[in-house]
Amino acid sequence: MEKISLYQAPRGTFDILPKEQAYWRYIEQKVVNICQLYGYERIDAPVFEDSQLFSRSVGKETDIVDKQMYTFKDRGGNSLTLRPEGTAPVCRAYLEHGLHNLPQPVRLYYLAAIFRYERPQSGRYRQHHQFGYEAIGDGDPTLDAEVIDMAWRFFTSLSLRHLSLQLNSIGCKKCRRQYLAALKEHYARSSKNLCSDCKTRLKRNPLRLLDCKKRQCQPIADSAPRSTDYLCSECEKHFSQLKRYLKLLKIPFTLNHRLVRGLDYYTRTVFEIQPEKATAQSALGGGGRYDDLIEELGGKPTPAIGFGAGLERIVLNLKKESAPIPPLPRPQLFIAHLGDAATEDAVKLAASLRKAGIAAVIAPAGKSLKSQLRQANSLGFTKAVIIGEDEVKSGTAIVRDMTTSQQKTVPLPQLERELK
RNA sequence: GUGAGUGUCGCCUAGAGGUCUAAGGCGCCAGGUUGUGGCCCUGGAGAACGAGGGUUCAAAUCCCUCCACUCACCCCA
Repeated sequence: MEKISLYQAPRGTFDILPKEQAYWRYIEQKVVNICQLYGYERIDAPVFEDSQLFSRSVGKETDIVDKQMYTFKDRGGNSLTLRPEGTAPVCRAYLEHGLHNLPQPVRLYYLAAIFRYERPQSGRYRQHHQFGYEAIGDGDPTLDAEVIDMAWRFFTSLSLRHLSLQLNSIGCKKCRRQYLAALKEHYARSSKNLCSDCKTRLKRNPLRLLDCKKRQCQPIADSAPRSTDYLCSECEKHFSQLKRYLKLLKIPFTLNHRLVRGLDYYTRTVFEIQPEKATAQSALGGGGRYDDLIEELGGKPTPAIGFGAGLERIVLNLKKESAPIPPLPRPQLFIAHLGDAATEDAVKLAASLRKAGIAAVIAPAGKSLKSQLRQANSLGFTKAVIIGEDEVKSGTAIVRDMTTSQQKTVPLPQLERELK
């Protein structure tokens, strides 16, 4: 006999088994609550999109576009990509359906699988799940504050502790130019001491120089000019108002001039929420303003801001903090039956109970009563209905309370009332 | 893409050249008198030891290759 090796979930993917589901349902329920609380409405975009949507929006020089996209050609020859992030599809939908005709800003949220081709490790997968939300069509800092407040409230409502909010402003198209020039100049002076990655960053994507973690680059990054010192007067005003609102809301934030975020479309406000003892890939969520993106995708100039969080990392942290998770509801009633006639009655009974809205599970047929009750017990049922030969004859059933071991015989017509 | 570690029944683990036709715990299945669970007891099913190749009289145990998983770097959620 040949033994074929079993299939495994593809690298970087995983199954969410029933015993894990409580975490996911819990988080999703918190997502729905928070979004409802702030007036965000759900949107679901397709899993794949035109490849160019991402290369145009996320940025050619980003890792995501450069090496992490799951791209394929369909039979019609179109290049499609499994979405590597959530914002671009939402913007596409906003434009495609003319959502700019709604009162602005439009507040949308999503809960979606995200795909990135990377080497998996703790808290990092090739298919992972994000929840995110976007407020499109308003550039006012009140919206920045709202989006950050909402993220903060979301995490605290999950009772996750020890989080920090990192905040920065990277300016707009205009003022960033001067900043980048200063940054490049600073780095060029010490270019010989840079790591090889930073040498290419200097040419291709200078902002990213700041989040290099190589020891040799730290002093250079620390002493680098700060984007907040180069903000134009409008960006400066925007940022200081945001900080004012955050103080008003009593949201503790840490200014982090090295926070730049990985995607090219960000402008002005960027922020990230991390566990206190943050490591390289421990960020729970992040976001920022992207005032130019809608226009770059072919719309009218439209300011917007959004946030995204990784569900796997939330689960990871909930486990780490052994947070209490509400259990998922399960049927409490188990129907045991002994003998062919009883089995028939059990099948009918189960159907009529369910019709009345009572969840019930029927025991596997042809097993001893002992075995059936053993199963009821190990599956945690609190109540069992037992039908045997005698009960069939007398048109009754035994109702057994599995926690107290009390039981009584009930005529079938009264059973439903007894169980409610 | 780079580096390190790991790979024995569903899960956890023992085992370090012959005692292994692989052991234990959990879980699963069945039984412990007549139609009744949870504790206990008994029994059972279940792995040719990731795959392939070598060394050896002899390999789960040594060597090589591959694969998978984990962790780290890069970067992000």
